[in-house]
Amino acid sequence: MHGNGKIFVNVHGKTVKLLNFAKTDSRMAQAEKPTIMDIARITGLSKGTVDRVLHNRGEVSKKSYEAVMNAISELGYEPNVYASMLARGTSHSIAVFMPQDVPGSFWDLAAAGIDKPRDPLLTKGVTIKHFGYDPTDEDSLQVAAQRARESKPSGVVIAPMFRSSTAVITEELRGLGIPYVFIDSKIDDPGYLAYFGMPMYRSGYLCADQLTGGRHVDGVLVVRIQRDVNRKSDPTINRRAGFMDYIHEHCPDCVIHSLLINPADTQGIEKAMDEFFDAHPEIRHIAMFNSRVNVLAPWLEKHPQRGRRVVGFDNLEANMQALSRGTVSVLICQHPDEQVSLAVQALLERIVLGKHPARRDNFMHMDILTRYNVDFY
Amino acid sequence: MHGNGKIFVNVHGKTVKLLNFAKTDSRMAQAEKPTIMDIARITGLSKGTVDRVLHNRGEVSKKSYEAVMNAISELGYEPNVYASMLARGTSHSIAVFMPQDVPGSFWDLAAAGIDKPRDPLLTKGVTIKHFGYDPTDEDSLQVAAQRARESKPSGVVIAPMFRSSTAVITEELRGLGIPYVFIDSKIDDPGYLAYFGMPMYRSGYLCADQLTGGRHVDGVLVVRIQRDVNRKSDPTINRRAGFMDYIHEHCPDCVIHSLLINPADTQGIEKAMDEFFDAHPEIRHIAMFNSRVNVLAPWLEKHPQRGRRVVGFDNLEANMQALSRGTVSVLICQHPDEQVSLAVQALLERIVLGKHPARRDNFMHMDILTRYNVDFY
DNA sequence: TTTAATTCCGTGCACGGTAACGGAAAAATT
DNA sequence: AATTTTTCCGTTACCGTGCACGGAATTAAA
Repeated sequence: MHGNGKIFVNVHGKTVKLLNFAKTDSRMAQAEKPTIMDIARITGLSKGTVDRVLHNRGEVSKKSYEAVMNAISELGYEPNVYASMLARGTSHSIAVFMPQDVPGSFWDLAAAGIDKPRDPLLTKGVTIKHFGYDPTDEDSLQVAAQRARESKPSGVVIAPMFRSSTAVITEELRGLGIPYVFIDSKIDDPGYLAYFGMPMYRSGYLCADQLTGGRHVDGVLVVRIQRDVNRKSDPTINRRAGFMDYIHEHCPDCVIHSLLINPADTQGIEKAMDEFFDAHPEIRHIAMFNSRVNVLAPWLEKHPQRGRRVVGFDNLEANMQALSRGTVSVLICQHPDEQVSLAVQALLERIVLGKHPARRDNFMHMDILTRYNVDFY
Repeated sequence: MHGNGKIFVNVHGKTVKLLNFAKTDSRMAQAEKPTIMDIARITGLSKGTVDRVLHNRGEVSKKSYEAVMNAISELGYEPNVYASMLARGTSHSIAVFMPQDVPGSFWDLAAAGIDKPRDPLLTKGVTIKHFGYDPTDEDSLQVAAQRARESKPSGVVIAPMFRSSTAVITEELRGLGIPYVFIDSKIDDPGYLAYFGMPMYRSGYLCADQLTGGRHVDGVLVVRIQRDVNRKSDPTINRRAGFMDYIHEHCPDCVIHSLLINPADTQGIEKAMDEFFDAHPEIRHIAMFNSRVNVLAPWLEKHPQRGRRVVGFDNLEANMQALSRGTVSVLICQHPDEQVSLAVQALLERIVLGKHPARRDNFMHMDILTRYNVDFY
């Protein structure tokens, strides 16, 4: 058996000669899909009328409307997206409201999703604009919204940090019929198109399981590095709840220590950790619920200890490096960039194809990263 | 602050009124992208000639060719895909050669990727045909190839089980200029467009780490359930190597037991396991390298044991159920369906958009699944 | 030089839908 | 009955490419 176009094969004991592949003929079969003209012919109307029906633009009598609808479902007509895109001129813009942060941060990671759409064809001719706001400043969201208004978006992606301000925006969007998608978290809202996020409670549960390895543990340390400790809306609060519940269920007598650190104060980290471990040298299990586990890395590497386990969240570059070095044992990742690209995808499918997402609430998979599978992430 | 179109915001201490969102105007800006006609005008040629240049169809003088090329790069022209698709009639077919197996099996899982393309617009009007073959019968691949030839594919996806037969096919495809992509594994080949697969050695390494939890272990059991034990091309051989290396490196004195079972013989499983654990009751760590860990589930559930750890591969439905029940501790997954859809995507981008994949060899991420994150998979 | 063969290029229709425009028909008003 | 308004619909000019066809210009053969 060899190449060169002569191929013989043994089929049921007989030697059979096979044909060759033919040069691709892309002008084939054609499948004869019904077009808008077919509908027009059948109903005795013109394609203009059919088009009006298809787009609910009115100016159509009830009789013809129904005739067209019937013909459509009878023939199984579906519009040719390419022709539609071509004729329409293909210019949509999508506004993304997300907190904006320093390079390498969680939200910076999410922003990366803007530039890698899932669907190159859908995204052609669509401009996606990122309107960043300060997650600690409610007014900054409104300022961002203001700038966004000028771009007249056909769809909006929102990572809602502020309940009431977000509600104001979504109400306005609803009024205009502009679809919007929540990512990361969502607020009570009657009209969002879809939501993409992580199951926070479950992620805490998973975190605890990864930290303890399913075995009994005497004590764990939870490090909380966050600016505003008293913020009403700590995004990781459910995660913490899940973590606690797991521990209570699986190791009822495990002591959970908590360490609060202000990120602004770099000295404070060293000091707090020193103090804590002077008092509790036996603790070997450390968890963090936000994406900043990397800031612990320097201290951890200065104070190595056998059998220590550190679990954190999110695939920030700095986190993954700490993981590779073995400083962090496990990272639980939620693909913030994918959340964004899925959100954009959902919007475009809605806007361009008129398709509703299969599920409204979509929970992302939680990836478990260790030093042994981080390379291919 | 409330809805109703009146929005005031505090900016730097001043209260500012914000405008409202405007009704989306999709007929905006238009970006004025250069068209084929612009190129024609500039070069003083006609669009026919420009088109010939764009598609390398010859019948163009060197002078005009270069003129067109220059104009293209000067204007930054890129073709309007929608117009192109519309005019061309959008009919491509892609042939997928994959082993075909019973429902719920690994290859059945992979086949699912055929129906969920990443890119709905790209895939419109493309027919993807699955040509299954028997992974134990080399001739069956050729028979499948024969059937595939008749469909005149524009691109081919191959999961190569047989080195030489695959080489025959790819040589023919190369001669015809039909691009092909390998999935799962690849053979030495000078012309494949891309490869999507799992890093097998590393997956074994990861498996060992998940099994031992990074701790010392006295002994592990490797169960091998496979039909043809002496097959030259055991696809999991590198995985086993990675596993072994990890154990040797991390637990030099760990005893690795191996149990060989014929899958056809259901009785054999019970018996073999009974016999083994009669002789080695202390063993609590079990690993399997192919996707059939679920066949161990009945025995494991009949003989529960505290602290037992079982690690297997691939997200078959049966495996995930065993995971949910806690029978299996960890599954390492490689997304066979994604391999397929990525392969198809790469082909289409090549065929339709003329775009080459960013990387030729693409290793999929290895997902770690436990009972706590399997729900959102 | 005439004729035949190449080489190269322009023209024009098709692809399926969009939406502006204007007009016929029906209904409402005077 | 004449006029205005409204409702409804057909016509038509695109959108940007693909490609077949035929013809002009150039070269080779006679």
